[in-house]
Amino acid sequence: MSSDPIDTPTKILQATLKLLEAPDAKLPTMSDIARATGISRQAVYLHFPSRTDLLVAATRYQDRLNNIDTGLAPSRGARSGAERLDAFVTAWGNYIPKIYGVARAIMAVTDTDAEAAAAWNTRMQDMREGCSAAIKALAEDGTLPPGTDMEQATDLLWTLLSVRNWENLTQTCGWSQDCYVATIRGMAMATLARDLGALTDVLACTDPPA
Amino acid sequence: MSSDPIDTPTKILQATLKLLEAPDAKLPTMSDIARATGISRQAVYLHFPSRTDLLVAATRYQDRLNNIDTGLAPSRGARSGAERLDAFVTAWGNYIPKIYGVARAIMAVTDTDAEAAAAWNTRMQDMREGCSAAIKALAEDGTLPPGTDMEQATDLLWTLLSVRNWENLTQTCGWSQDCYVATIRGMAMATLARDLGALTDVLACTDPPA
DNA sequence: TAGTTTGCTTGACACTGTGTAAATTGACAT
DNA sequence: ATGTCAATTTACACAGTGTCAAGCAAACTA
Repeated sequence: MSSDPIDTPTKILQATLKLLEAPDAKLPTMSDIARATGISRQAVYLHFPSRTDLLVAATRYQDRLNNIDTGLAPSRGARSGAERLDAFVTAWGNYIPKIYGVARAIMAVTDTDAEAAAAWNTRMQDMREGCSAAIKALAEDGTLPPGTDMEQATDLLWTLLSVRNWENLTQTCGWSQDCYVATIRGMAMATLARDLGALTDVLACTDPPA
Repeated sequence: MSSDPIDTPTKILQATLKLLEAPDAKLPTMSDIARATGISRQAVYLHFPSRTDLLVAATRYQDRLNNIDTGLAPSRGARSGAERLDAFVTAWGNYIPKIYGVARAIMAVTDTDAEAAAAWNTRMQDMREGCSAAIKALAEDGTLPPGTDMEQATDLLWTLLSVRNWENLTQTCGWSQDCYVATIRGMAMATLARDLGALTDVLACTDPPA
């Protein structure tokens, strides 16, 4: 019951997130957002100079709401490299669904809007830091196969963990979140740590089909 | 030196492909395409009722030009399941660069255009057939781990081979085509056939950086 | 040779969506 | 009451898609 009145920019961001996170979300127009906020379309431009700026601001706002760092704490506290990789994959994999609505919108305009592409890349670069740290931890353990290029290993983990792959498996193929996490984790462990044991029970999920 | 004059629809398709395959390709407008073809914008509409239809037709035209099936022949002729998987991954992985320009355009409009999304999905479904066949071959060999859900295994291979993953690794991360194919093949073999040997030399590519 | 069809052009227009500019309101301080 | 300033609204400019109508020229057809 916060009695302090919410300022207009925040109201706009909240409305935007609500629209983006709707289950059947189409890409909202500025008019949609204005209507949802309860103000005129042009008033939106008073606070956000362009649609892209608004979408980018929405992602930042959402990150603040979700406090991504708390989920990553177990990853940073992990003892072994394998443990760290495992924790990171799980944390990120479970974070994706929270940002998917907004991510989808940003990715959609990425093809036509360089500024949006830059914003999204920055965001993914942050995630890449986590990949890099996990790879480094594996290397320090000696778990990483000799001769492995750490840059390439990071690239691969980063690609495996892409939102697109999550989208493909859970949204298009209908996998459960647990099944997704288990499989990606298994693949990462098998490929990066040469640990076939991590693949036990992978690809044998028995989720009730949605 | 084909002396027979090319009909206008074909000329339009050729111009469209040329625009889409340009290295710095933006998404072309109908005006762009008309100008590149050397006809009026409205004339384009005489042959293709909408932009989406044109893009879809362009993909089909391109498939005809590239004759995708010839590349897949070794896959169908493979003896063992592993051999088949290997051949399929290689064939598809090397086909992607040929279609990437058009694929990018279609994927870009997919978020806003349901018809384009449907067309793209159909195309990817065709590719999925190949994945399914490879998985089946593995299963018949007994190479697939017991208890593996073949549907899920197909989903995974299909996701691994997505254009988005190719894009990420080769375009964003700058991997060479060979490096990409080797790595994806290794991951597929390791995950689906529990064959760690396939990962030898993977993640240790020494391409000269472009 | 005249008539018809076919393919293209030109030009206008409706519609959607983004973004800009000018006019208006309303609260608040003086 | 009046000036000021921010928030807001009305109106407009622009790009792009798609539609429609009229005209034109070359190629068939009678």
